[in-house]
Amino acid sequence: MKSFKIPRTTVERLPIYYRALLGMEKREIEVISSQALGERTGIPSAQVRKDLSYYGEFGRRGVGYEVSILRRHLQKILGLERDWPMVIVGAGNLGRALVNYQGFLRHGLEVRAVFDSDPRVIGTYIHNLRVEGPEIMEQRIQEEEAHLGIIAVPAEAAQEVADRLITAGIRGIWNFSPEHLRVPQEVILRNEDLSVGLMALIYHLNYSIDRGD
Amino acid sequence: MKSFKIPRTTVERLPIYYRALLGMEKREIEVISSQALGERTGIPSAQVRKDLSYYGEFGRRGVGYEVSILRRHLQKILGLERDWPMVIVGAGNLGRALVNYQGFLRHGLEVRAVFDSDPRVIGTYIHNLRVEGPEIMEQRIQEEEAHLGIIAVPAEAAQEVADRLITAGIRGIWNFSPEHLRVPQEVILRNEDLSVGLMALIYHLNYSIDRGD
DNA sequence: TAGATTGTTAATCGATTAACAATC
DNA sequence: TAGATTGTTAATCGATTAACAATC
Repeated sequence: MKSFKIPRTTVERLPIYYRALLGMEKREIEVISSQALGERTGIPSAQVRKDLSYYGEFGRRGVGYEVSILRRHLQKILGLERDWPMVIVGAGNLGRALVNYQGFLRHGLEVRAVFDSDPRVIGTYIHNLRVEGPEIMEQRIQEEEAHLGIIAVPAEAAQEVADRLITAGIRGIWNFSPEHLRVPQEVILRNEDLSVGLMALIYHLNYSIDRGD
Repeated sequence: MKSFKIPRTTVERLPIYYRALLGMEKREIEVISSQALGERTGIPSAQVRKDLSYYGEFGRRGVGYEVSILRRHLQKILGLERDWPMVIVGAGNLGRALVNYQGFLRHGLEVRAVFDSDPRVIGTYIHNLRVEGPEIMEQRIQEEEAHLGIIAVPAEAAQEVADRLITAGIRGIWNFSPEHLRVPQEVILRNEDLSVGLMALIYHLNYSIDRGD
């Protein structure tokens, strides 16, 4: 099961299937075809089958996939059976929004600590979490056994924050700053600079409007 | 200039170059090679040259690219010379964060209206913007001549919001909900469900830790 | 002229899609 | 058995990378 090379595009689609299946489970749909799952997610059915086939044979020919079984397989494949304690650095607008982000709790993910360097922000509460000062970051990361760090600080501070997170034991970084971070190869880095997404959208919008359609 | 087919991956990288160039301009770097721009962005130099070549010849052989000239070209290519008035639907944590998102203003982008259906939220202020009720969405979109709508509502409400935005004249949708939206083909849709990103990160983190590296 | 770096071609690599035998 | 749908192969399509002639 899964030791040969899996396309990174496939990995990006697994969460989409997983979410769709959670929704179907809630609505008590028991069996679903690759075609129907594809329609619900906007992914062609051949792609759905191929993606799943990298991890095993989860369906029954002539029938389809049993929703709850497939959902549990994906939960395991995605690593969502473990807890993933997280810390957030930066309690600005975005950092605060992420602390309370419903998408986390729904998947059993929890923010355990939030740090900020601004003395006016330290000591305030977000939800029921106290914003802490940067000097205790290392200690708190170890206490919480956090492996995952979210960077929501300005570009200028991002590399230094990344370095400190990694030294403190963080293994995966979700980087919302626009800075290109240098990290050791064993650290998993994901960039989520929102303005990149917006600019790409505007690019398409601009040409669409120019074309007059 | 640009009528044949440009890879979508290229379009995703243009904002990254643009941001990097803005930073260099600020630091008064005048000329940059594809190699140096690549190092600053984590993109191979051959890729940088190829991406730019789809839009014209912006460099000088043996010399490199003049930072301010290339930056202006990218600004135009990305459509950032126009104003793009935006509206946000959903004044929850994420919606509020996006209203104040520094990444917008820095690129001349402005949120002109925010809507929410919760009567306890309507009338409150985010920054200096009053949260308005959904019944005046259509009118306000037309007043502001907004072409771009941001959806930051729960999954259940997302499709209905999208339909109303489109009817009111919105041409591009930035969808932060996990819902797969059905939109007419002339509408530009970009999905930015953050939990997808997080789950993909956890997938890699999980296997990285299993491998013990 | 010598050294540097672009713009572009061609080769390589990777992902998607179509099609169908297997099988429920 | 007839109809449906998977899992997988092979063909197609698209993106990246290497290499180098053009040229500053």
